[in-house]
Amino acid sequence: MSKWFGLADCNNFYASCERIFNLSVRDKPVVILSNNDGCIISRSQEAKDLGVPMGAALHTIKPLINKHKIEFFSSNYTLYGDISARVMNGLNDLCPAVEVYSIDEAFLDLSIIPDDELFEFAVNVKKKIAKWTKIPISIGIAPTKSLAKLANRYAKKNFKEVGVFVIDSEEILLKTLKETAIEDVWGIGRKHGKFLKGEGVNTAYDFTQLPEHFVQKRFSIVGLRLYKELKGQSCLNLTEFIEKKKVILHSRSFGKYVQLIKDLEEAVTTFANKCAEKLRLQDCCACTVSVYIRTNPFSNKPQYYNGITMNFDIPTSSTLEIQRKVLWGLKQIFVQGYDYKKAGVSVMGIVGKNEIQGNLFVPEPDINAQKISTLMDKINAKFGKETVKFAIQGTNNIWKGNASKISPKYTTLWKDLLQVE
DNA sequence: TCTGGGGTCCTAGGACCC
DNA sequence: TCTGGGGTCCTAGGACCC
Repeated sequence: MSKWFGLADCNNFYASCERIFNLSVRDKPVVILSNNDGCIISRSQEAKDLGVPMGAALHTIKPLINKHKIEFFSSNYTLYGDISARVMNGLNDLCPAVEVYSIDEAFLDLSIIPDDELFEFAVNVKKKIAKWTKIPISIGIAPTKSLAKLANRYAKKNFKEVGVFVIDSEEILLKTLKETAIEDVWGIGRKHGKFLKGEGVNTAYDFTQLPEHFVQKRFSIVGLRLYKELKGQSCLNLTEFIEKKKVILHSRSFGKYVQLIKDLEEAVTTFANKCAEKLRLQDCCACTVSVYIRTNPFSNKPQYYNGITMNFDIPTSSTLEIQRKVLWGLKQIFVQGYDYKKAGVSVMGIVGKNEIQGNLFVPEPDINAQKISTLMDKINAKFGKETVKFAIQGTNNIWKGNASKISPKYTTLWKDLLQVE
């Protein structure tokens, strides 16, 4: 039996999500904006065709937006997360094994599908997902994960209508490798791409012709794995179970410049709260917590960046304990006189709740603090985010950004349900 | 005026041990 | 000028991903 990997990828995912319920933008160019409505993070095909670049700051392409009447939305992750779960559920129903790789992508193990039925199988999956969720997907199939990625890209580029491409012969493999630019290969980023082009390596095929020892020396084991995968030797397996996060972080750019420590305290305690919630959600505790603050690197004003990492005596997931550390840390790194633009909190050294070893030399963890956290989780799960929060998180939150054009949470909030008249 | 957020993995180098 | 060797653990930084 031959090994077959599929890669299912939602086309222009965020833009496609906005189109499910908002019929008025179905045939219009659409872009989605990042936090603070700062830059472009997703584009519909029409917007791509009009030349809207990925990652561009909104203000730099305002003329293009106005000229072509491009619709833009603030990002609505509640909606995208829910639609993503529906797509993944669909794939799970249809495919033998699924690895959810990102919010809009999943690897599939299709080894049990007979070789000559792969194409038809994928076409059917694509049709069903479109019918069930209204999200268009593309599927690439090949003997390795890296090649499935390549096949997916090739399908989107050359077989847009069908949206499926299978690399199932040496001939097709060589043709696809030769037609794929080196910078479009999964795992080759900006730096590596630039270097390789300087070496005369312009396509995926050129890369596979390099001497193995050179690849290993220059790109380490990661590059070597990619090299082998592109030659058809599978090195990356499908991982079906969801692994626990090793780092959890929460950070935001501010909507306005912030100068006072009081406002930074509101922000970082809110971020600490989010990290603690995520920890509890995966039944884990953290050994260390970091907090950082920074000015705006794009401005000409005086710059400041600093962060601090702190250890807990006993790993914790208590919001109160994490907040205390973060507030203490903030006091150490805060310097008055700067315009702060961003702050973040991260927790690391994450261990399962049941793997924690006590420490003879420190007092037992504060049971009440843990109870408070658990209770807050319950209330917030039932009545919505931040129904209860800590006083230090504040209420005016001048640091919070704008999301001036956010769409309704059609699928997760009763009051936002689509009304049909 | 306005420039995202959340992750992973690998390597090099320092601290420390015997 | 010479100033061990081998090992582990930790952290910072760089590269990549969506």
